[in-house]
Amino acid sequence: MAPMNDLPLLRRPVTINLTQRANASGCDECGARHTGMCGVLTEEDLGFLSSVAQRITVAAGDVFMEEGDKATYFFNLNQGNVRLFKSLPDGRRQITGFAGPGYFLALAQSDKYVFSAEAMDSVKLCRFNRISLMAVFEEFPALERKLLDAAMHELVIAQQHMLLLGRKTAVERVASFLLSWAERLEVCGVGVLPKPGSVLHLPLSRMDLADYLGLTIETVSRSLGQLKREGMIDVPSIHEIILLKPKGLSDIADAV
Amino acid sequence: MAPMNDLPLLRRPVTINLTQRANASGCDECGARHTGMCGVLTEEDLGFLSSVAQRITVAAGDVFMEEGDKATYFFNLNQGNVRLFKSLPDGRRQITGFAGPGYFLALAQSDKYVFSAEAMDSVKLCRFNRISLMAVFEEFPALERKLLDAAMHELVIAQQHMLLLGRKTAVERVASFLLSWAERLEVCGVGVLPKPGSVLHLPLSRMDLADYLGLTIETVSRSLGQLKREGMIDVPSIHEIILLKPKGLSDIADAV
DNA sequence: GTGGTGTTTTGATGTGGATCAAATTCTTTA
DNA sequence: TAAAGAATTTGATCCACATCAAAACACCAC
Repeated sequence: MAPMNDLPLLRRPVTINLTQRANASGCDECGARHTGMCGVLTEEDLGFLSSVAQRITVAAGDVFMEEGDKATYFFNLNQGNVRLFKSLPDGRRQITGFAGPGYFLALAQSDKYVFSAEAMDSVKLCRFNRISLMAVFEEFPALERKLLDAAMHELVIAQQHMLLLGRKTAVERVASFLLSWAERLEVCGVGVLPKPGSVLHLPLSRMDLADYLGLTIETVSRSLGQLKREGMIDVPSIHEIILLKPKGLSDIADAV
Repeated sequence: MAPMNDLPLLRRPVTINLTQRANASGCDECGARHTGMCGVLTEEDLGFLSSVAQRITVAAGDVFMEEGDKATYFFNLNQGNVRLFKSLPDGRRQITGFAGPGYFLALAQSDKYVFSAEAMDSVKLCRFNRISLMAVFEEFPALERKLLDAAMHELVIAQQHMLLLGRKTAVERVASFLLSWAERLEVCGVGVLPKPGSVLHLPLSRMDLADYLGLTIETVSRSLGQLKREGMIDVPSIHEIILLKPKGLSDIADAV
């Protein structure tokens, strides 16, 4: 390892007191202990992170982070699901993604939040003061590395979604979504087709779906209807979809 | 600073020989010496990076990085401009962004490129073997930090673009684009309106514009025409646009 | 169960932007 | 400087998806 003074001094001075080790109380029973940020920390190191965290519960429907507001806090999701979105003044909304346990929120380096976050169900999260958290990052490069990985993964997803929004038809969008949702639920591996007959649990409303896919609820409904008529899927209940022909869906999604 | 053995061992072993210091020959006259990755390195440290770089020139129109190909190389742009895009088998194309000097290419952690890159003019770049570069990153955390900043900034742009592609009308898209291009050219600060009368140099074809905005060339042309008729812009030549009413454009772009 | 409310589906119609086509303007080459 | 070719604009028509409207269904509370 090269001596430290060989390194350019981008890293800012550490401001937290390293002797104040809190134990990671509350982390043991946390659903996100072994995912995301926390997953890369040892039991001991987690104490630091835990010591600057406030554990918060947010009710379904609450917008706990609003685009344009001062970015005082960062968040790490422990339980529940969240929609991330941007809006136009006249109410048009684009959901840019969904986030679940282990997801770290507010990767933006601006001093304002650049998107909003709304709880889809009852959400438990750790809230961090931005400044304190920055200091923790200085101390644990593993966190920063993890953040980089996460950001790069987000970018890949975002690029896929730009292709979808800019160039795909309604049915192609819905087919693409179903397959990506299967991946998210780990019904299948990344880039691997789910088995025929796989059941998908969809806790989203048609409105969410529409705002994510850049469509209206009517078009989403009709597209699902078309895929059903074509024998690609079955829709036993509103929040459940069975993928009858994943290969067919994939061909539609990728316009093969 | 906490002792090193307090740190979790995410960082992989360093494989480059640190005594092999090449001087950063060729970097002095490089247009990107003080931007992007290179900007965060000292003259001395740059030698490392330089020693694992191959300097390449790519002709206009060359696709030097293709979606789906094995991600053998990473690239850092020194001169010229590049379009980044994803395509569907039937030829539909979505440009996900444009990149200029200082831009680091291939932030993806997959073993395959997830998008393509095509030179818009004569492009000079540094090509890095992926493995070697990873090793350099281990050694210089400043690079990783810079990469994180870049990735987060990209994400913000990507989210804005998703809103544009999913929810904005044709004229709103074009207006949004003109303002974002003004920022890119540093005609104005980030989030600041350009002065009325600011001249924009647009080295893009209408096709590029269309594929970036999720429209057809005809609609781009008509939208520019509409903005012209409304007195928002003037178009003295195909590749030049004068922003007559930046505030008006901004109101259109953000649907105010 | 029943009634009420909100969500989803289905149907009828409208429209923004796509497509097709031709005219115009830029660019290149000789 | 003219002619050929490419890119852009403009015009006419079409269609995928939006919008408007009503019916069907799901989810409550009581």
